[in-house]
Amino acid sequence: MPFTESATQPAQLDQQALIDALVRTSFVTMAVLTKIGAEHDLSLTQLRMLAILRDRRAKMSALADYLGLDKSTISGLVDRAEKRGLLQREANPVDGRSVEVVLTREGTELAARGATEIAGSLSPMTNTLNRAEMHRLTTLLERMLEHH
Amino acid sequence: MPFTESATQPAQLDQQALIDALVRTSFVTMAVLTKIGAEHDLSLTQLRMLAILRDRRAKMSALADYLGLDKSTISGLVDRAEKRGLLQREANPVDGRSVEVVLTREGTELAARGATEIAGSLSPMTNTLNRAEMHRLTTLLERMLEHH
DNA sequence: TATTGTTATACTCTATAACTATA
DNA sequence: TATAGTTATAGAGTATAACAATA
Repeated sequence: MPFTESATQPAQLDQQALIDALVRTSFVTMAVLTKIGAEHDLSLTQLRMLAILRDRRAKMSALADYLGLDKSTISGLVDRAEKRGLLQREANPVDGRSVEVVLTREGTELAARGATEIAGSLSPMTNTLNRAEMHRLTTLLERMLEHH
Repeated sequence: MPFTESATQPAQLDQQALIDALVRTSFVTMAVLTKIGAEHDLSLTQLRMLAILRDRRAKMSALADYLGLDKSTISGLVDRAEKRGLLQREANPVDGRSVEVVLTREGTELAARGATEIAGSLSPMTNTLNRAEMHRLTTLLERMLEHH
């Protein structure tokens, strides 16, 4: 499924091949994340939200920014996760309009388990490379991410 | 947002770093695809479906396999895309149960435009690498994809 | 007035279960 | 009986618009 295929200039062939590899890799990776999420009744978005909240409490508006979603969407996501006991809304004593979201113990545990399982599911792929190759690949990806 | 972070054995640090880079790269890539899809009122799934059908006609069941979705989901996706004039259902003369899906001219054009735009949107990222680096990165990604 | 969230609404995506038609 | 699709249904994810409360 060559998602992309259009540029056929001499110098652009390498770039085109890279983009195809990038897109295919991304679909494989997202499929792994989606599957692990599903095993815990979490959508990809819920999984991302837990990952964000693992490091820090966040305001509703900050979650909307991080996830690139409308604030009304966040209300629904947080509603459902809160109903499951994965997180809690907390009032901000300084600003009465603001609502902060914090993981519960259960949410923290689930996020940790998810992270472990993701690493486990991707490792068969990453382990096809030796350490030097892993290093090179990581460096190249990070270089690209910086310039994004 | 370190999606993954759990293994801290000496040899696993490189792998962990790679997995993080892989996941972050995937989210960036999927965000680009989602955005370009949205600009054409296409969900990521619809965009993938068009990409698949760009190369070949496909049975409903084949689409379900490619996309990893239930056949009932495919019925809905095809319904909506057909209503928009992007594709058509066609009867299979050999097997009366089977339904084949083919892009219309409009669907083909949209798929081509999408591919071009995806390449254009990802190129600022990929262009931060020189040709040799692109080559190396592509090779490493493809190596991993083979073993998936 | 501007900002932060919630709610009402509508549509897409998704799966499960029950169904129809064909093999 | 088994297979290929469709339909009915239900729930999650999403955005827009209107709203309430606070600043």
